[in-house]
Amino acid sequence: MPRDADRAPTEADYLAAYDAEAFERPSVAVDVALISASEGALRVLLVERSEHPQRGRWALPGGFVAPNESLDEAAERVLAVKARLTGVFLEQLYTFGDPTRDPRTRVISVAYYALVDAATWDRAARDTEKLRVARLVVPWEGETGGPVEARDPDDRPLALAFDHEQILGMAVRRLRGKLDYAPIGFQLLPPQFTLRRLQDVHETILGRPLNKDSFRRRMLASGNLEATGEREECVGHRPAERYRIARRSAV
Amino acid sequence: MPRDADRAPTEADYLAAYDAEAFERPSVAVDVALISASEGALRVLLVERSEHPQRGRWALPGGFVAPNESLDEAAERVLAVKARLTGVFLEQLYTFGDPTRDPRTRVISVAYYALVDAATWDRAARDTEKLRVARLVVPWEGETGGPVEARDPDDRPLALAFDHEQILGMAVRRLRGKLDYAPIGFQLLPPQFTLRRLQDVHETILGRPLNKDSFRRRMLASGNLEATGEREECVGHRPAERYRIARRSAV
DNA sequence: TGAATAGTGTCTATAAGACAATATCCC
DNA sequence: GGGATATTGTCTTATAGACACTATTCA
Repeated sequence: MPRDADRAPTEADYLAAYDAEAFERPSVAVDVALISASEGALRVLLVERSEHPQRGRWALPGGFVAPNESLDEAAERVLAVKARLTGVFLEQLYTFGDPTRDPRTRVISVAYYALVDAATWDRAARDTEKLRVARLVVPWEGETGGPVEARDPDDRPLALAFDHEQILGMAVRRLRGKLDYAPIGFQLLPPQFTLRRLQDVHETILGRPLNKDSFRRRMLASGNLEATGEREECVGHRPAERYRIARRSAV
Repeated sequence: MPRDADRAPTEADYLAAYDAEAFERPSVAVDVALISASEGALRVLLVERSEHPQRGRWALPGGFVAPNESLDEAAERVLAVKARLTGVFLEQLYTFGDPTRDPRTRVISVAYYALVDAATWDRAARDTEKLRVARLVVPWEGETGGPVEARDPDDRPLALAFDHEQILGMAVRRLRGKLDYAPIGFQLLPPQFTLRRLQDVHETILGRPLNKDSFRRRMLASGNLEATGEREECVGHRPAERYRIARRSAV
C-alpha cells in the first residue's frame, strides 16, 4: 500500500471539489437482489429487459429513487411492485457508480439484497415471460468475490444486464461473510424449520458441507433459536423437532 | 420479521416505478471519514463549514461526484484536495439517502472511510481554523452501533453537521467488524511497526484490552506479517522486532 | 544493577470435528 | 422388524486466555 502524501492539488481540483453543485446530476436507482435457496442452490429473481439498452438481457428488479423517499423505501417499493412482496428482510449492499455502467446516462445504483423463503417465493414470483427465478452458480470459493452466473431451469446461462453480475457477486460474498455472525440463515426459511433445513441453507450459501454436530451446537448455543415442541410428520424416519427464531434474538 | 406477501401494488406504484426517469435528480456526494489512531483513541479529520446550512458545524470532508468520475475516484479526489493525501487505504462504507438529511436539496451521500498512520496524518492535516483532527468517543460496546461523538483537543464536543455522526458511527462499527478477519490494522501504522504498536491499534479500534499472548500468536499465524530483522532503538527496555506487511498477504 | 518491556513455554478452558450409540417415526 | 434420520454422549484436536519465566536494552 503506497502512501504518497503531499501531491499538490491543482486549481482544477479545487474547482471540481467546490463547484460540484453546478455539475449535471446523475440519476440514482436502487437494484434489489431478491434471493432464496432451494434444492441446494441460491436463487434470484430476474426481469427481462423489454427496452433498450440491453434489451433481452436479464436484470435485477430496480427503479429510480423518488424525490421524497429514502433509499430503503425505494428498495421496499421495488420489491412491492415487481415481486409483490412486503416485510421481507432487506439490507443495503453496495453502491455502484462507474460512469459507464449504463450507456444511456450516468446512473448510480444503490444495490440491496433481500431474503425470502422458497414458499413465499413461489407465491410471489412464478416463472413468466418477463420474470424468472434463476439459479446462481458461484465460480469461486469462500469470500474470494467476483461475478456469479445466473442459469435458467434448463441450466442455460442467462445474459445479465449492466453490471448486475457484479452486484450478485457482491451479494453472495456479503451473505457468506455475514452468515457466521448475523442471524440471516432463518430469513431463507419458513417461520418454522428443522435444524437440518437450516444447515442445508447454510451449506447452500457457503457452497461447502458443514459438520452436523458442530452446526447443531453452535445454533442452539447462539440463543437465536427456540424449540416449538412440534415435530415433523410423515417423513419416513424419526421426525425432527421444529424451531423458530427466538423472540429475544441472541443475548 | 413479518412476511406479508401479496399486497396489490396500486397504479400509482407502477407509475412511480416506471416513470422515475422523469423525476428530479438528486445530487450525489461522497463524504470521507479519514481515520487514524493515536494515544489510545481514534481520530478523524473534520472541516468547519463556512457556509449555510449548518454553518459553524463540523463536517467530514466531502464533495459532489463529477459527471465522468467513479465514486472511488470522487473519494480519492476529496482526499487529495482536502487532506493532500493520495494512495491511502480507502473503502466504500454505506450510502445515506434520507430525503431530509440536507436541508438545501436532496443530497445522497456515498460515505467512504480511509485509514492513515498518525505520522502521515501530522504532515497532511495540521490543526487549523478550518481543519481539525478530532478525537472519537464511542458510547457503545462491541458492534452495537449508533452515533459517536467527536471531541476537540480540550475534550469539548464538536457539533457535527448533517448526519455525519451516524456516518462516523457506521465507520467505527465497520472497522470493529472487519478487524478480526481483514488486514486493516496495519493501515493505521507506519510501514514498519512492532507487535505492541499493532496491538495498541487493535485495542483502540475495539475499545477493549486484548490478551497479549493470544494476539501475538494470531498475528504471526495469520501470515500477514513479515519480520524485518530490525529492532527498535533507544527505548529504555528490550527493543522489539519490527514487522511489515507480508508481500503475499495471507495464504 | 535495576527498570521496563520483549519474547517463550506451559497449563487450562473452550469450541470444533469425528465417531459411536441410542431414539423415534413410517413403511 | 427394517430403513432412515434425529438426538445424545464421548473422545480428540485446535485455539484462546492465563500465568510464569527468561531475554535484552538503556539509565
